[in-house]
Amino acid sequence: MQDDTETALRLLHMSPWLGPPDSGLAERLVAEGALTRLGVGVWAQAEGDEDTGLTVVIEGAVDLYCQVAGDREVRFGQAGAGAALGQSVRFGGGPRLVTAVCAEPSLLLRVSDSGLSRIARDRPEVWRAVATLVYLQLRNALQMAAEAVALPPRQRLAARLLMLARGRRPGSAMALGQQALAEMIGVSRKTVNGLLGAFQRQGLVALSYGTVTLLDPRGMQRVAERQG
Amino acid sequence: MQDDTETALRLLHMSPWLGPPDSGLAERLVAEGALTRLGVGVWAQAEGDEDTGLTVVIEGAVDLYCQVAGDREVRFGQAGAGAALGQSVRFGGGPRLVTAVCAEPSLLLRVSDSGLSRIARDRPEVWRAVATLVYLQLRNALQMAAEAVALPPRQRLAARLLMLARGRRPGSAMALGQQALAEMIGVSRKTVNGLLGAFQRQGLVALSYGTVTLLDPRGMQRVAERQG
DNA sequence: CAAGAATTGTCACCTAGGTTACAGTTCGGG
DNA sequence: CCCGAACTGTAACCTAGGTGACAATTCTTG
Repeated sequence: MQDDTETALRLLHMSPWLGPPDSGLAERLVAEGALTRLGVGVWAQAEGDEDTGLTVVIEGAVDLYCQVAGDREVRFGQAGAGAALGQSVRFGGGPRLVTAVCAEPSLLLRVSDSGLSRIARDRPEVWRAVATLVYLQLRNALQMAAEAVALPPRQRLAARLLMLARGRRPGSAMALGQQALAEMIGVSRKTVNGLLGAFQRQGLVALSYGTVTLLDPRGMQRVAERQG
Repeated sequence: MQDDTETALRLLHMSPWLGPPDSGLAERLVAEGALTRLGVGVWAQAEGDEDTGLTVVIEGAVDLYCQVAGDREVRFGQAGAGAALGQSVRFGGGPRLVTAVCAEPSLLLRVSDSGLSRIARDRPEVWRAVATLVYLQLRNALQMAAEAVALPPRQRLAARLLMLARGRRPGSAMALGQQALAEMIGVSRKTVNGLLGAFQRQGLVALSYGTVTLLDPRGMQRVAERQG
């Protein structure tokens, strides 16, 4: 537990959205927030109402789902350690923006909206940090949207693997089945299967049961950019 | 000019991200910002560095472009009146997140980062407003990404037309060519042509040279949701 | 008002990828 | 240790949609 706290602080201190490490905001977030360890398949947010707030992935990874076209729910991404879900900023109801489900055993830090408000009482710049954080997420989301409409499957898969691998230790395995990847980039599993096989033969990735490991980011980058 | 100021204030007062109209934040934004009228095809952001900040579309609409896969630039959306581009939150370089080009003659309000900081000196909650704004954009971006990967062309087009029409006066024409729509949803113009023709025959939209008008939002919603 | 640019409607051809299905493999829990 | 669930590899078939091209129309700008 003490260990978890230190892990969380270490990670927050490296987070670009939180400003300089000596600002003390990281400590306040950990103080006001709750650290939780969750197993694979567990909802990262409870269902309650006051559950809006900030959730930071300290260790592990969570699958991200999003509502679309009425009632379908599609898996559109995965957030690894260091990522944060801006469940923040209370709104007039409306369904949850994203649903997060642990894809690996994970350590999460949750700070409720009221916790943020408490921090803001003497550290109003916490909202600036949140704005920055959400802005980073926005960048990612836009990237995904643009790639989805502009890139053909091969480049789309390459670009997505790169995005998923960012923020992870290089060479670490990602818990990603082919079905999951297929849903995320909007192609069939068959196609993903073929493309991953090709990537593997080129030495770009290593595959094993339910996981992908990015071996050669530079090469993958070339694949993502080549119009051929 | 005086008129423009009032238009801007009226619009800001209706903006959900800015909090209650009597907070005075709208007035501060207009005071610190600059109102500009721009013609079709004009870059909405100048190239300078201090140009990061907030840009609010008061009247008209801007096309949104996003960098992808190295150097390609894809048009991925259009922002109408009331939308705001969170060019805010200064970062360590990196290319501009989105490029905005006027699709119609537009009136824009620009507030620089330093302007925001000045406001924040006595109204720190302005950052909370910005966080909320960026969060709204995030919701849209996620929506787009999810639709792009999960919906087949017909529903994708329907969903996108709905999104584009939100925040506009019902029944007003949108400056959107078929080529533009095709790029935004990631299909060929031929396909868009066919689908729009079908929508028109169903009375869902009206078409004319370079514009689309959404006539029946409810019906379009049904199209977007029907899995058939 | 006339030349030119942008937009639309529509061909014919064709292939990348969807669909469905099934067998082999790996994993986790009882 | 074994069974069922989840994952992977692959095949046959097929069609939605991409490509490229062209004429007709509508704006626009000099």
